[in-house]
Amino acid sequence: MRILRALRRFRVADRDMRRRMSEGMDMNATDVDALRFVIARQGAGETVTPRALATHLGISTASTTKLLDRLGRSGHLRREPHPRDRRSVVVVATDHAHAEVRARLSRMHRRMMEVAQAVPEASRPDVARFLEEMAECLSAEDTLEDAGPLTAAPPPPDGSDEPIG
Amino acid sequence: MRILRALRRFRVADRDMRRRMSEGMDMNATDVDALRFVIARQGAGETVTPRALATHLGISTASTTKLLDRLGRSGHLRREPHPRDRRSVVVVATDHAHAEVRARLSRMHRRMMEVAQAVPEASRPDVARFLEEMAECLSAEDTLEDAGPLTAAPPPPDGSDEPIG
DNA sequence: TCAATTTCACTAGCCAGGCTAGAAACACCA
DNA sequence: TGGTGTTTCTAGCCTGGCTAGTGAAATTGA
Repeated sequence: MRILRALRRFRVADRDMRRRMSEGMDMNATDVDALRFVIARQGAGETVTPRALATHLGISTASTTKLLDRLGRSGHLRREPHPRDRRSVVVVATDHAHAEVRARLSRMHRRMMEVAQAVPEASRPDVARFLEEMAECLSAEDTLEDAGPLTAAPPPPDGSDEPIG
Repeated sequence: MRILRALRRFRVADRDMRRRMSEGMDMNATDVDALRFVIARQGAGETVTPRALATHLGISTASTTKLLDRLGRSGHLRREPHPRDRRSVVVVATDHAHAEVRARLSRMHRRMMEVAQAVPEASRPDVARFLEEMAECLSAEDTLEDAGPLTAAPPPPDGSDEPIG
């Protein structure tokens, strides 16, 4: 099935892109993700707290503190006092961070827009629905937390279903 | 643009799925990826060496040795002598690993197949092409290794382009 | 044929980047 | 006002990467 093969390729490309980016900016993948998150939210006019960042990244707030220290030291992020909650903090991206991320991603985003717009009008709903339903597949609770007994489960089918990769 | 929003959702869902899976199998994400890789290749009738695994995962062979030790100890992978190269090794997944991964992913894969097949015949080439071109976008050398001067680049545009996230 | 080079997995030891536990400051509610 | 929950941060641990270097086997080329 060509569609599933293409999807797999996309996922690999996505992973590689993250790797290249974290390599090229020499910071780790989490920090890059954090930076992109802050910039995106900021662009949407929202503010970002350390807690929100921790939630998005799926790491603890303690780790987030360290992350903010790192990205502060490197001049990408800055802590500012939270306007309403004096316990909290607002995280903002520096101009330098904006510029750097922009330099690396703006062309890519432009191209992605073009690719999306190149999809024939008639197929667009199908493309969107396909992606939404795929996301649904991945979100579904198939990835059961407890896999049950599983002992002496049926032996591997030895072949056939390649799509596991 | 609905398509790009759907794409973003898919990427998030993918990330979350990996997290849940590594959480649920309590091993780290790399180990899960390794397991899936070995099983997929094995399913395709190929053999996997530590080096191939290292390349796929983007880690060093030294780290891969440790990884194989871990997954050996947990009973998921096994080293076997390489038939042709006596320096090397063939990595195989145990029945237990097959069963466990199967239990967690087979339903998901079945659903993904269904979703793919549910795409109207007429739109399929467009869906596939969209994904392929998106993969191309991510692969392209936009993610420049050296971002150039960048000093005092234009200030953040303050708004508009949300898709960075 | 056999010496030099390359490639393989592995060992030893380092360090970044996660984690948990706990503390201080503050918000919020009865 | 007092109690409770929430916020970030500090201190210290541990996993899972890394580099450097080893011995054995494959490969190359004179």
